[in-house]
Amino acid sequence: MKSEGTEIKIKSLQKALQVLECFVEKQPLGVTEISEKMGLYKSNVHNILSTFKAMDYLEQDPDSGKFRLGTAVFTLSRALRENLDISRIAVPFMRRIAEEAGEVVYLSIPRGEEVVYLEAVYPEAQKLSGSIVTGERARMHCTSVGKAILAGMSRAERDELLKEPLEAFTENTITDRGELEKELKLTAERQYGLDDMELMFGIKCVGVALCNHEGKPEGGLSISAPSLRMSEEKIRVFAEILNRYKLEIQKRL
Amino acid sequence: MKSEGTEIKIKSLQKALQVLECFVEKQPLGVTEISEKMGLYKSNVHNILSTFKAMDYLEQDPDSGKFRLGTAVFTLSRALRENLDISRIAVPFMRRIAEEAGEVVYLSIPRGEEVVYLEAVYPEAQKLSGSIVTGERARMHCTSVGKAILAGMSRAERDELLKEPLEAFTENTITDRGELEKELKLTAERQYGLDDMELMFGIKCVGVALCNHEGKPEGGLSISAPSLRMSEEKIRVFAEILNRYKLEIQKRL
DNA sequence: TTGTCTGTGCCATTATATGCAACAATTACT
DNA sequence: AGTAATTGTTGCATATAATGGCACAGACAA
Repeated sequence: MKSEGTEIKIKSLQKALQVLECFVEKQPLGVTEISEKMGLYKSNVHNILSTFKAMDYLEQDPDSGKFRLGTAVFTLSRALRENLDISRIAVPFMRRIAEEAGEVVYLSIPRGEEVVYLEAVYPEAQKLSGSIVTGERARMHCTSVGKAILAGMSRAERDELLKEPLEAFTENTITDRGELEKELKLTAERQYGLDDMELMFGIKCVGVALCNHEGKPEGGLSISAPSLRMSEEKIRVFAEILNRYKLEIQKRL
Repeated sequence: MKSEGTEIKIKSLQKALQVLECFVEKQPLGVTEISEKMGLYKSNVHNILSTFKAMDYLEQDPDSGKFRLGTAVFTLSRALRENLDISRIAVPFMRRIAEEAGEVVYLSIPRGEEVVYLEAVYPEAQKLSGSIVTGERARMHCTSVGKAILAGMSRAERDELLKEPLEAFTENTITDRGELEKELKLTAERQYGLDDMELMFGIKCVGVALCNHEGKPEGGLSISAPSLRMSEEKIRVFAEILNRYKLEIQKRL
C-alpha cells in the first residue's frame, strides 16, 4: 500500500492547529492577540479556542480570560513516547554516558530535515532541573547528530532533504551547500559529528547517529557542553564514548 | 473578565481531536479501523488523518499505510511543561526525596476530577527507564495525591467535583461516597493520603498536596511502591519525608 | 464619567466538510 | 495461481457548518 497523499484536506483543522501552535512561542495568549497575528476574525479565533478548551487542549485563566496550553497535549505526547522504543532502549545507556562524560547527553530523532530532541540525561554532578529541551527541534546542518545522520546518506538523499536554504543561527553556522559537503565528508571519516557553536553561541556538541539493522538512522546521541569544557582532547574522548555505546544500542534496535 | 463559555463551537474540530485521541489507546491505527470505531465515513476519516499528517501530528507507515502519532504533539507538550513552573521547582526536591525514600516519586497536578502525572523521579538504585507514566491520568478518589487534595477542600467543593460515580479499578477501590468522606477525614487528620492498592493491584502510594500561598492545591507529590515494600512503618516514614519537602516546595510556589 | 481595551454572542451567507460510490493496490484464502 | 476481501485513496454533488461582520458586556485606565 503506497502512500503519498500529504495534503491538507480540511482547511478548518489546519487553521485550528496553526492557532494552537501559536502557544508554543508564547503563553498566555488572548483572542485579540491571536486574531491579529493570524489575520483572522475574533469570533473565528474565539470559536477555535473555546473548542480546544472544551477538549482540554487549552486552559483559560478565569481572571484575565487569556488561554494557555492544556493537559490533553501532554497525554498525547505520552502515547507518542510510549510508541518510540528507541527511548526505552537508549535511556539506560545515556545514564552511563552522562556519568562517563560528566556532561549532558541528548537523544534525538530525525524527522524531515530536522532533529527532534526526545530525552536529556544530566550527570549526577549537574543537579539541573527537568529536560526542558525535550520536544525542541533543530535543523540538521547545524547540529552534531544532524551532521552524523546526513553523513551516512547518499548525496541524492541529502539533496532531496536539504531543499531549504541553510539558515544561519550563529556566525559559525555553515550556510554554503558546498562547504557543508566538505564538513560531512570529514564527519564520515572521523566517525562523529561536531557542532562548533553553530546553533548556539558558546555551546559545542559531539554526536553520532543510531541506525537500525537496515542501516537507516533512527536517532542520534549527542554530548553537549560549554565550549570551555570542550577541548580538542575532550571531543575525541566523547566521540569514543558515544561510538562505544552506539554499538551497544544498535544491537538492540 | 468572566469566562464560562466551555462549549464546543466547531464540531469538525471536536471530531478531529476525538479521532486523534484514538491513538492514545492504540497505535498504529488504520482509516477503516477508526471509521468503524467512531461511526464515520472512511473518506471523512481519511481527510482528517491526511490533514493531521501534513501538520506533523501523525505519521504514516509507508508500507502498511497505517498511522501513528507524530512529533508535533511532542513540541506542544514541551511548551506546556515549560509553562508549568511547579515542575521546575519540584523536580530538584524530588531527586532528594527519591534518594531518601529509595522509591519512585511522582509529581502530579489536579485537573478537573483527575490528577495528571507530570514527572517521575527514580532513585539511583532502580535503574529504570524514562518516565512512561508522565502524561497519564487517574481519578482522584483512588490516588494518594487525589485524596490529599480532596481532603483539603470543603464538602461543597468536593460535591461539585465528584459528580461522576466512583469507578472501581480494584477490589479495594472506595466506591461509596460516604465511605470516601470518612477516608478523607482520616486523610486530613494524619496529613497524608494513602492509596492502598485502590488503583492498581499490588501498588501502594503515599501522597501529599502542594498548595500555593492562597492555599489552593496546585499539585501533589507521591511515593509509590509494591505493597511488599510498603509496611505500616514505611508509610509513616514516607509521609514524614513528603511533608518535610512539601513545606520547602510550597515556600517557593 | 468616558474611552478603549478585553472576551463573548448572534445570525445570514457562503465556503467547506461530508456522504457515498467507485478505484487501485495489498493481503488472505482457496 | 486465481479469486475474494481487505486496505487506503480519489472525485464530486449536496447540505451542513464554519465564517465574517457587527454588536454587546465587563474590566481597566485616564
